[in-house]
Amino acid sequence: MTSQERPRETSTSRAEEALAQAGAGGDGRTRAGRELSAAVRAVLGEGADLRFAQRDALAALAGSDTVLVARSGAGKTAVYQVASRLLGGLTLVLSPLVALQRDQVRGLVEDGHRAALLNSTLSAREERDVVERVRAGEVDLLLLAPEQLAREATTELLAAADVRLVVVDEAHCVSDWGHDFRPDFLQIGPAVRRLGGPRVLALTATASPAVRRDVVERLALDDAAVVVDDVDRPNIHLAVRAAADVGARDAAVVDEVVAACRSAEGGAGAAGGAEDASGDGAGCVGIVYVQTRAQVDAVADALERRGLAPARYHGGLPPDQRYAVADLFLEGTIDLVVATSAFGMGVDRPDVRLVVHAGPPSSLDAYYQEVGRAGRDGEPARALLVHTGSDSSLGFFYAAGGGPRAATVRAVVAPLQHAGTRGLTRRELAEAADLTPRTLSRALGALTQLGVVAPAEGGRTRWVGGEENGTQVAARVDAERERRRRLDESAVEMVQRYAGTDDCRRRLLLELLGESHPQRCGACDSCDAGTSGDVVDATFAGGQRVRHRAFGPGVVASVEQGTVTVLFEEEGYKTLALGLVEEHDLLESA
DNA sequence: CGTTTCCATATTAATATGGAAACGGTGCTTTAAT
Repeated sequence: MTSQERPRETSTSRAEEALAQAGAGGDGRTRAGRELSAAVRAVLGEGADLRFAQRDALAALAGSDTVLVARSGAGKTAVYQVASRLLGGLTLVLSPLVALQRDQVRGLVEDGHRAALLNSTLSAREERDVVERVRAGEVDLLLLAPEQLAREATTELLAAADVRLVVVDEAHCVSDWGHDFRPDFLQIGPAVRRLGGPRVLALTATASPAVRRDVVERLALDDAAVVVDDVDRPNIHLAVRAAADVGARDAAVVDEVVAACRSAEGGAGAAGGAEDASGDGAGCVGIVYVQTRAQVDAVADALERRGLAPARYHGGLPPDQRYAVADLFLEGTIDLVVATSAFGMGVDRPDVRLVVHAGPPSSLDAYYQEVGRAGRDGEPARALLVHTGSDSSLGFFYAAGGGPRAATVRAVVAPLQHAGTRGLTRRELAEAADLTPRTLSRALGALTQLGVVAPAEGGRTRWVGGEENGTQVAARVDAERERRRRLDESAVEMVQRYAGTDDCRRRLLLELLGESHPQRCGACDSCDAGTSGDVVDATFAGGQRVRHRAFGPGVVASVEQGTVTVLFEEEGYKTLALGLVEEHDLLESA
C-alpha cells in the first residue's frame, strides 16, 4: 500500500496543502495536487469532479474553520468525505437526528469509508464494539448527536483519539435549537476546544446572514470562512395568498391541494397512457405544513372529506408510526403528508411538486428550508403560503422570549451552587427549585448559554459560574433574552414582509437570505401579476455596510422599490423608507 | 400573546360557569420497572 492510499499517515500541513489545491483547480503535477485528485476520485468515482463551491469550501478549510451554505444535492457530504480522506485521523460528524444516522453511515460505508455511529440506540455490546474500533484507529468517520459530547465515556474516548475534523451537519440547528430546545448544541464549541481545536466545517442548506453570524458565534469558530453556494431554486414557483380568518385560511389550503391533485390526475391522463400505469394521483406529491399538532388532524380530516388520503406527521406520534410515514413517503407509496415542522430533515424525495403552508413559519430561514423540499428533480414545483395577516407566530416568540424570570433564575442557581462539582439531576433540581420540567429546561438553557452551568457525569448539571450570584446571573439572562427577542421579532417581521410584498418574492426572499438577485424572477405571483420591477435605485446595494444614526452598524439586506431593508447588528432587520432615509440622511456608508 | 384545559363551585345532583394554569414546534438521553 502506498502512502497515498493511507491518508492517516499524512501530516496536517501536507493535508492542508492538498486541500488548498482545490482552490487552485487541482494541479496534477504537484504531489499535493495528486493527493487531492486521488481523494476526489475515491469519493466521487472516476471522471467526476468537484463543483466550484465544493472546491472553495475545501480550499477555505485548508486555512480556517469554514461554513458552507449550499442547497441539498449540491454535494455537501462529498466535501467532508474528501477533507476527511486528506486530513486523516478521525472525523466527527455531528448529525442532529439519531433516526437518520444509520442510513448516513450506510451511505458512507458504500462510498468506501470506515464509518460508524455512536448513539443511544446501540446495545451495550454494539457500543463496546464501536469504542474498540475507534480506539484501534479503525474508524475514519464517527457520527454522533451533540448530546453524545456531554457523556463522559464519549469525552474520554475522543480525548484519546486523533480528531482532526469536526463536521457540524444541519448547522442552522445550532441557532434554532441551541438556546432552549437542545442546549447541547451550545456545548459543541467548548467540546471542540477540549479536543485540542480540530478544524470545524459547518454545513447547512440555508442560513440568512443573521443565522450565519449566530452559528459562527455559538460554535466559537475562529476566523471562519463563509462559502455561500447559489441557493436559488428557480424551478419552484413562489406565491402567497391572504385569507380573512383562520377558518378561511385552512379552507383555502384544502381547496388548493384538492385542485392541484385533480389537475395532476387530469394532466397525467391527457399526457398519455404510460403515466396511468404508475398509479393514480402521480404528480400530486405534496407536503402541507401547519402550525400545531391539532391542526394536522383538522386539515387532514378536511382533505379526507374531499376524497384525498393524506398521511399525518408530527412529533407527538409514536416513533414507529413516524418512521413508517417518512419511509412510505420517500418510497412513493404515500404522496401527500400533512405535518408540523417536525417533518423535514431526511425528507429527500425528488418529485415533490407542492409545498403549502397554512400560516406563516417562524422565520424565512425555516420557510426556505421547508420550501426547498419541493422540486429537487429540477422540474417545475410550487410553494404557496396562505396566511391571515394576523396569524403570525409572534405569540410563540413573545412566550419564548419571555424566558426565565429573575426569581426562577435565582431558584435554580442557589441549589446548583450548593451542590458543588458533583452537580444535580434534573429531577433533584426541579424539586429543589420547585419548578416544572418545562420551566426548568428553559432556565437551564439560558444558564448554559451564559456558560455558568455545564453538563456533569450521569446527565447531571453542575455550576461553573464561580462566585457570580443569582441576581447578577438573572440580570445577564435578562439582557440575553432581550437580544434574542429582538432577533426573533425581526425574523417574524421578515416573514410578514415577504408575505406582504407585491414586488418580486424570490428577489426579496433571496436577498433577505443573503443572496444578491437584482432581476425580477418571472416565477412568482408578483411577477405573474406584473407588480414586480427590477431594482433601479443605485444608492444602496445588497451586502453594503452601513451605519444608521440610531440603530448603529448593519448590512443592507434587500432593496425594493422605495424601501431598503438592513440587518443591524444590535436591532435585527429593519425596513426603512428610502425617501425618509435620504431626506434626513439617516444611513451612511461604513 | 391567544387558546385550551382543568378544577372547583354553583345548582334544574348532572350540567353550566368562571377563573387559573398550562400549553403552543422541534429530540436527545437514561433509568426503572415489567
